[in-house]
Amino acid sequence: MNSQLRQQGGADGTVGKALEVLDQVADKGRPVRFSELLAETSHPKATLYRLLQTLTNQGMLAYDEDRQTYAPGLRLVRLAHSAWRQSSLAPVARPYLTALAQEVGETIHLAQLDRGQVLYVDKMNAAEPIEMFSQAGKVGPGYCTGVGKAMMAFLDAGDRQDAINRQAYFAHTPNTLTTPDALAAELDRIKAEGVSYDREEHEPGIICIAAPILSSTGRVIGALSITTSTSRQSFDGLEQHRAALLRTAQDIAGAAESWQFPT
Amino acid sequence: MNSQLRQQGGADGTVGKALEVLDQVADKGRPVRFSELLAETSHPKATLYRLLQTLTNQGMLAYDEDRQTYAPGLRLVRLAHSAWRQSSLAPVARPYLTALAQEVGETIHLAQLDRGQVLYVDKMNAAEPIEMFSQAGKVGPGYCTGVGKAMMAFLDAGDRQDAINRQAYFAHTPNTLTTPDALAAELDRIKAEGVSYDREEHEPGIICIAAPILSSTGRVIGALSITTSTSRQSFDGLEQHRAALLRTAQDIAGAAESWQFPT
DNA sequence: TCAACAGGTTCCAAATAATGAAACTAGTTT
DNA sequence: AAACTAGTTTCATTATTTGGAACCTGTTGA
Repeated sequence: MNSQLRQQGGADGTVGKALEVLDQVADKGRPVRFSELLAETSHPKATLYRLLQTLTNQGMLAYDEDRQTYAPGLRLVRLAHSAWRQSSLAPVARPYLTALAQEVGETIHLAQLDRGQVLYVDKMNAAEPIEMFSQAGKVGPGYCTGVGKAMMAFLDAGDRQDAINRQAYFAHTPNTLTTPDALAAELDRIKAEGVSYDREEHEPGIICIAAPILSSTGRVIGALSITTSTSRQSFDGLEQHRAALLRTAQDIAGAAESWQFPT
Repeated sequence: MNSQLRQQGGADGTVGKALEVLDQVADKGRPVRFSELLAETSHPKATLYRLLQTLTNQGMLAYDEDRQTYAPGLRLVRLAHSAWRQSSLAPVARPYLTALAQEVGETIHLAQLDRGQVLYVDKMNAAEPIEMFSQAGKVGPGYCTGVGKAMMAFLDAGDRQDAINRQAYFAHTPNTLTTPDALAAELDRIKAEGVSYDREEHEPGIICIAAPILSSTGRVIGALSITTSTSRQSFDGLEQHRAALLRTAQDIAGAAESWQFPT
């Protein structure tokens, strides 16, 4: 998981390095020891040590004294709350998602693009109650999800290429697109058609139809998908929801654009 | 560095300053312009400018070109997801909260203490479906909420005093405790009794009973509350749930302690 | 009992990055 | 067209970060 090309442009200064370490801890997905981080980083011992100290005493990391491990800290949760509320997409889209979920009776995902990856910012299920952070904040691959492809398709040339380059192209299923060229061709098709599909490209048995949410200037704000499983619905069944999906995407775009924070 | 005493130990280095700016943006609760931030900060123009640039291009802030405003960025949402999942409390407590909510038919809050403030990490409502980030990640005052007082009461002397000093003591209602001394006395009572109450100290009409979640060594992990309104329930009604509340708090403590990440 | 070791912490001179006053640009108002 | 506002860039100065090495501290093994 390391050694390959740096995700985002080289760390800017000390802050960049600190955040890189923060990501490293977060990506582990479980509490980590100092030595474990040291083994994976290019920083010398003392440097890593001090970065961890700084982050810890800033509350960005939490140090468990008993187990001697680092984990992402509570301050992040507080900050994310603020980020979510202020985002001009998720809170605004809420009521539309609820309505769409009830109308089509399937699971709805709302996502945004973050460095070529899909970040789910909300989820609505007609039946079960939703799960909190356990769903929102989750990241997924861009190249093999409906929402990912929908968003990439409508990026402008430079950003699109950038996003294409960032993908991992792991063959999750036999249907996964595994080359930049195949993906680029698919994106062209999607842009022409206006919606994208996940044809069991990420998980066997899971299919979806997705549409981008575009600002009035054509900028990609996010994407919306209706997900189901092959056992519940056929592809044609999903196709039936196309109009509702596109309408909702437009409604959300409109609402997000005209929305202003109370002064 | 500037007039008033630094919130948390002086900003450590550049990273501290950057995170301070990040907090500043987040605390605004709405997108902010450069000049607005400049007016409130002690940093010179150029410095603030570069901090914002760094944070933005790290994805910690999002810059809206059209409106020329900064808001907390998506990377935070991703990181917080990780923080929430890894926290040894919230994900573990989930099933217990659900059970308790159904048993008592009232709203349950799960909180942790973050620098003397209450950070809600989960919420369960027997009736309505829960809200996502709009609830989890929210912060509240420590001195006038049931969960806040429950947690502070069981801190060790040093941390307790520290927490007492951090409170704002704003009189939200006639019942709010507005002096450190009054709070300290209340905390002693709570520690002796094992549960705390919010007697409309934060919001008129809202009452709750809360209990701390303590590790086997007595360290405060978090707190749990059953909240209701005076129109729905009397105080005696809440008192009836005391046993269930304490049992659940203990169950969660046990589960959190014995829980280990899969190796 | 002692030596070797591993994980973690501290030191300090050298290298590097942050600083901030001032100059500059672009857009608005008088 | 001059004055003003908001944002951006420059560059010599200054302060912070760096990282090799020494130093703890608890553990292992002989």
